[in-house]
Amino acid sequence: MNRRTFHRAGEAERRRDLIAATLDVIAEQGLRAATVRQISARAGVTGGLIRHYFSSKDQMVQAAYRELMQGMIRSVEAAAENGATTKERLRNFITGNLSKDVTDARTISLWAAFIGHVNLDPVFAEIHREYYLAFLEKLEAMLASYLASIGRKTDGQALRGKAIAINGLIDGLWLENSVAGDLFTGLDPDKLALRSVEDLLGLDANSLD
Amino acid sequence: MNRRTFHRAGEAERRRDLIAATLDVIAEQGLRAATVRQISARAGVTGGLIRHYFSSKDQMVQAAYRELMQGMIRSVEAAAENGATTKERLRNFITGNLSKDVTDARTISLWAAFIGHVNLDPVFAEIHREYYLAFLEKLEAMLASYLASIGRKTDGQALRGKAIAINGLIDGLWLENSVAGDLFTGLDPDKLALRSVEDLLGLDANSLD
DNA sequence: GCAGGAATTATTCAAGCGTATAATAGCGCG
DNA sequence: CGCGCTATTATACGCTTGAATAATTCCTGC
Repeated sequence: MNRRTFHRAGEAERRRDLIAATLDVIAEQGLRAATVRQISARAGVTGGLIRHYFSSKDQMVQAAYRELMQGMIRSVEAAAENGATTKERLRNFITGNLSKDVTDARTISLWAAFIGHVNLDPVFAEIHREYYLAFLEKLEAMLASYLASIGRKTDGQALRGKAIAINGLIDGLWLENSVAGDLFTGLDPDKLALRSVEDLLGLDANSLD
Repeated sequence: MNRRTFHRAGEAERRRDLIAATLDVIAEQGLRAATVRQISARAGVTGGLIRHYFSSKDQMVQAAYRELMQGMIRSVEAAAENGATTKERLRNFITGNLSKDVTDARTISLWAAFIGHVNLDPVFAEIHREYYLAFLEKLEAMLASYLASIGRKTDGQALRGKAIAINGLIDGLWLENSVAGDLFTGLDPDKLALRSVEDLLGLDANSLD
């Protein structure tokens, strides 16, 4: 009847592990399954430890949501910064939203699991709002840069409208592609997104390629 | 210590009531709260009755999802049929997706609550797929009719691409509008959607008005 | 107006939940 | 090397969960 042997980890490392385990469980089995016991088992520790690092299980799940959103936005920003011209950066931002890092099954599954809580829990609402706004502003800024670079003037309100529409388009494509992706047979989501954005901005076809 | 008096309802009516109660609870408090006890309390019956009409609680929740999707598609179809010309019908289909019946807080809340289960449960996946496909085909048909009526030819693959993009746009706008709607200040979602669809189809501005 | 069957209620059960508390073991520091 | 701090484990508690079962009440058909 010996106790389990264990390893004393640094605070930061342990918190990271617990959050990672939380996201793993949620991605694979949904929020329902994100119980103290499942998560601690996945992290290789016992349940009590969670309360040592978080004041409640719910607080840990909120931290996990923040982590997810941060990862998504960082991934897209990285894609956008990886471009020499304003056009390249805009294109990378758009396709970055639709390709691997952000669109992998795990991320989608997590996003879908959490979105149902946004209406219910004010903390989730706040987190969602914060990152949605960040996406929107990032996109708006990139649009403004690109349009300026090709000599097009757009007033603020119209620009925001374009940003919202494009953001909606990206979100919708991303979501439907992942939840019922086999319906896209023969269509490349990246290309579809680029052609659509060109349409929405009134650009010539293929001008973003 | 008398028993509660009760009313013997017809099977169809009782099932409808139970499903309605299920949707009420889920809309207000999420899937977590959709317990046998909460739902039966809301329906004004005792918990055991649920098992008399459904083989399990989960099966009842699936029936509720089907009911929700059916209601959404019917509401949009009704809006679309309420138009004299192909243009009016297309416009109604688009704005119908964004206005009251479909976009009210309850529907959004329900949609968001369920979407997280689509990846997890094959039955939910099947239901989602079925109705998504129905939306898409309806939209594609309306686009084809309208474009034909103004003398535009579009090959099948391109048409499907347009339908997917527009459907994505509508989904995205609809979702973001509802979850973070106050960001749309000064912008009319209906107008934004119509102008965006015109762009995506390469139509003149305001030609759908 | 009553008999019988089905709809509904009431009660119980085992399992799983989040949390609180106490015991213990790893590890840095003297 | 050993002391002390605290990260970690272990266990227990009260509640809620979905489901099963038994008891009852309503309603239909005669």
